[in-house]
Amino acid sequence: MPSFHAPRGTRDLLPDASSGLNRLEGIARSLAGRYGYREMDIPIFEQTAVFERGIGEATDVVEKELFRLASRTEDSEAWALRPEATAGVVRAYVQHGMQTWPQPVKLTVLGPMFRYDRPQAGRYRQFWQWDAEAIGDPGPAVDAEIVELGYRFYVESGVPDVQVLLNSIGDGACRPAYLEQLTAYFGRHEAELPELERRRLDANPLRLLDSKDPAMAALVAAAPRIGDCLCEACAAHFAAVRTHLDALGVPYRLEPTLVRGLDYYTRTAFEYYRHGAEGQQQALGGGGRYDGLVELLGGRPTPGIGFALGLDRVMLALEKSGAAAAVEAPPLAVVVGADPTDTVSRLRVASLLRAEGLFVRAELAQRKLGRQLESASRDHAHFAVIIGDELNGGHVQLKDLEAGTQHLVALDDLARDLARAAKSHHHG
RNA sequence: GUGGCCUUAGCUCAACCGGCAGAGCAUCGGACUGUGGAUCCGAAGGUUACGGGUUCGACCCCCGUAGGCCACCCCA
Repeated sequence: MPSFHAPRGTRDLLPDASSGLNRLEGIARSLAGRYGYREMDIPIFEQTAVFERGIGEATDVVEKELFRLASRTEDSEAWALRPEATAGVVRAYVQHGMQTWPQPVKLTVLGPMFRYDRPQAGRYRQFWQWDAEAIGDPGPAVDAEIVELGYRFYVESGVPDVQVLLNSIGDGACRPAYLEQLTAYFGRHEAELPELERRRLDANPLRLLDSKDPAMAALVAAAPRIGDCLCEACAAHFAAVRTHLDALGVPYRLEPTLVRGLDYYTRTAFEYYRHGAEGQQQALGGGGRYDGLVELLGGRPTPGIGFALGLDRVMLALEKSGAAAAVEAPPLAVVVGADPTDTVSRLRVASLLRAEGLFVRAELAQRKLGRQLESASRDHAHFAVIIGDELNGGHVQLKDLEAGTQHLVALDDLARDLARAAKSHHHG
């Protein structure tokens, strides 16, 4: 017999973890509702070209992390599992003519994403994201609104010490000139660059800015900054984003070296960062403006901005900060029986109560009454419904497991009495 | 994708120098046949991740594979 296991980089969310994820999704849905983002669902896979075009052929996400699906026939189109939601949402925006809806169109998606990366704590091949997109508004007020939305998510989920990192990476008008300047600068210092950085110089010079190599610190500090090179429009946009964030009271830190890994970003770039927790995956979420993406995917020129928040990393951060896990509510009552073999009566009575909307567990093990009550106690059930000979007269014993008291109740009154007791339990 | 550390029961971990694979928790049962969270007693649970090699003998040493973790790359 082979021993089977979940595929590398995936994991089973057992009930406790699953309910933790559920709770986070509930907070996300609640926030999305309050901020006017409507939930939608998109396929878990797309034509590979959607990602290649949208995210960028040269990005790591597409180049080495894309989960490509084997083609079923020679001429079928190539598909890949989604590594993020933005490209798919924008594809849907274009496909369904959402430019005719009142702008901006504010959308949100919750679900699993896939990247073929080498796994580590907080980095999985299947992971969950909350994604929000506002398409059709050039900002900057909507930029601030969406940054605040993400920030509120961490506040409401209870993740401590989350920092907002903020930067502007310019647009088509000013970034090319800056890149030239940056490349020239590092080119002049090529002899001082570590091997890895020298190779990145051609591919993506922006990446050198957030290098973790200590040998780069001095060079990076003296490098030209995008903030000093923004064109007038981008500088004004960035200033206005900050004014709005200040007014909202969202704490943020300007991070001139913050660049993002996907090609489609313009102007506003931001990241939510777990401060203090050493090592591991400190980036909890990130996002930015993508004013060219809709056009790239075949739509009319349309601005947009969005974020993706990693729910697995939030769960990890909550564990580490010692946040109490949500405790599953115990059953209101457990139905037990004096006759170990009579599971029919227990199931029937439980069914009756469940039909009235009550959370009731039927003890179906064929063991003696003492054992059944023990099991009910360990469940932290409030009541035990004890079935015995009284059932012939249409009665059962209703036992309060906390008080230790019990009395005879007519089967017809049982649901009503239990429901009433449940209410008083909840209020006090 | 690169480098390093790790893997013993469901969980947390023992096992001397290479010499009979063990405990706590959890599970199930008994003490207790119509009355419960305690206690005591007992049972079950293992191809020591998997596959090779060295050896009289391997949880222990060597090689490979898988999985986890850490640092990179990168990102959520």
